[in-house]
Amino acid sequence: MAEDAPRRRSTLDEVAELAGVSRSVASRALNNAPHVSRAKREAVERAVRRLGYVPDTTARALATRQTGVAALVVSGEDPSIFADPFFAQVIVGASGALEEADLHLMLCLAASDRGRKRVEELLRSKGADGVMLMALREDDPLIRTAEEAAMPVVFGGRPIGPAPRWYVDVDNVGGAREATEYLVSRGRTRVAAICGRLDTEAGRARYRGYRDAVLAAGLDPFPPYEGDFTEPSGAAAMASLLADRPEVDGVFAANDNMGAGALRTLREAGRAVPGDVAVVGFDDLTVARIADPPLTTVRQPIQALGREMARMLIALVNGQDPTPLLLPTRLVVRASA
Amino acid sequence: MAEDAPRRRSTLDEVAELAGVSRSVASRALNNAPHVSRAKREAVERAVRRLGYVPDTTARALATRQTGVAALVVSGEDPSIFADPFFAQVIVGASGALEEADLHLMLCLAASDRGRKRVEELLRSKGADGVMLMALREDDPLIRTAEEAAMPVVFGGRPIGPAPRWYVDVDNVGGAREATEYLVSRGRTRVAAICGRLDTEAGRARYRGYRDAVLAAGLDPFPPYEGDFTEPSGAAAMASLLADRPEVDGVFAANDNMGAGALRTLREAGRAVPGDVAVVGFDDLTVARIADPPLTTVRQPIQALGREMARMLIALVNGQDPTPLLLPTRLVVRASA
DNA sequence: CCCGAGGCTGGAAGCGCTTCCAGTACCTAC
DNA sequence: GTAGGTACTGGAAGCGCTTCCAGCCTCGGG
Repeated sequence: MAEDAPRRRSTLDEVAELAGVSRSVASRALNNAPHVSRAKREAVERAVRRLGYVPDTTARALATRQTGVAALVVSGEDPSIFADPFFAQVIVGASGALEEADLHLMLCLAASDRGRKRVEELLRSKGADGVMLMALREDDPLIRTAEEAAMPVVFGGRPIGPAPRWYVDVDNVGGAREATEYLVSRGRTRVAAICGRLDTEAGRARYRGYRDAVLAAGLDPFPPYEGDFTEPSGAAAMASLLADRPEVDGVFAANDNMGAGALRTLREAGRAVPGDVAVVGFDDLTVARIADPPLTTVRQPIQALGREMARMLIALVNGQDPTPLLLPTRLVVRASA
Repeated sequence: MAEDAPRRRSTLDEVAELAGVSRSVASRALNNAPHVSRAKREAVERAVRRLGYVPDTTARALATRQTGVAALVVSGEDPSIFADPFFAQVIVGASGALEEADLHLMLCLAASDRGRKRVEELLRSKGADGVMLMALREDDPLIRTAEEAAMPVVFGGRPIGPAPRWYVDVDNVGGAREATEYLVSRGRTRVAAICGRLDTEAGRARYRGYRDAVLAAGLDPFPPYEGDFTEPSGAAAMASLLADRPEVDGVFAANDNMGAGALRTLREAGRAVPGDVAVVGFDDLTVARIADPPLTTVRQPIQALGREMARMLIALVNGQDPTPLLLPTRLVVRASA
């Protein structure tokens, strides 16, 4: 490699020698552990400064059996799932919490076969101290792998099936119910749902919440119009919805992207929003505010989701046994409903 | 920790013993290096399967002096910069390329002081094989740190000041010029720029491109109306622009977020787009398509940016000396101009 | 004045893997 | 029958750090 400075990195031995102490003492001083006299501690500090010494992460990891790394795995069948700004928010939250515990964040997009295989290896190779798992689909092979992992695993959003031992999730059912109730309370009587992928728990739970609310109001639920959480899929779902049931006057979209897509289709179809059709989204990401009209939506605390996942993982790494968390949602009313 | 299986992970020694070979042979077999007879190679493979052996990443890293990790550092003064979907696309691109080289991606948000300090440590602690640096501002302390790093560094987007040795950038000047020329070619004569932060090279370069084009057309450039690449900042910049120079009939926004913000302000001010004011953005992210009207914009190949950064880094790690790259942009015409 | 209790100290044994090198065994060519 | 390969093999020395532990010194109390 085109390196210029052939300057070798200094080692703890050199620090110890320069400070006139043994390596053990130098090590203890560095980690400010007890059993080091004030004088030697200072001598070591001086030597560290003079040499510009920085401990070798790898060597330390080998000796302590701790990598100082937490992995965030985003599953899905296609890397573009990660383009959803949702994940960026999760990362901001997680990153902050990990920073406090001095852990680094490793990001794994387990979208390709290759990617999934590498995650599997990671989970078994002690390459991280723990893992956060997100966006798992039904029968995702990672679920099994996680059970056999050599490290703690926290789920972000429950997968379909039996709830894992440690997870942080959002109250999807409650949020969807609230959104739908709101539509009903504004006099809408033909309320449909554009739901997310039904092979994800979030997709199902939000449809369930919608359905509960519609039934509770004594109305007839629409069948699910399924999208994949992207804007075009929302537009397409809205189009078939409009074709099947032109009388629709309210739409609950399972996320803002699809809500924005629905808005676009409605605009193109000449339907006024909220005049003819009221629309509610889910997430409260930037797109909800940018949409025209701005989208009434269910805000979920996405950064908090990331933060709590990280905190839960940290607790596990520290040998504690935290309890699963369900984060609340809140309806944010804007112009679209 | 609440672990159930006290099953210790098996080591290479155990594999070797079970296979009836020495540890050296087992190691060679594992890495399919030469000098292992067919018979022993198979014996080792069998033992690996029986034990469910997976090599310890850390130990391997210590022995080989390679971590198998590439870091992506996103600078900025506030973690929310990462919320820009731009970075998600970079990550998708980089992740794919790293996957091919079997490197893991470590993501560092160097936004807080703490975060920056950790990045500095990372760069000096041999915690990764190389680093990709993005979103540096003027006089960002990371620039210096990078120069002294113990590993290869690739810049994503040049920082302000002398160009680094290895970088991948997008032709910001050319893209901005093309956008502005397009506005002029549509008959706009009072064309302004809502520019990004002028303490970033991208912000400056795009303003430069705008200015060049306006001057070349024999028109008067507007002073920069500065935003910070977010939607609200674009809306605010548009508002002051409108207040200062109500005669404006064309706007080049330095990214789509700000373009969307401008659109919102114009709508609220009752100006028709593109009738009264034409708007062009930059990036071509989802928001450009969602905006109303859909935003004419300069598409930059963001995933390719990530991919090429990763490839360049891989080349460096492999001891090659790649050359910097400038990626082209392309105008995408939609309804807003 | 002696003894035990602390407080420090540094030698040494790892952590689990790679890799150099000195062999050993077995052939082929002379 | 011997020299000189070729093809493996495994012992041993690391990689740079943490940590156990036996030993030393010092000091106060009896």
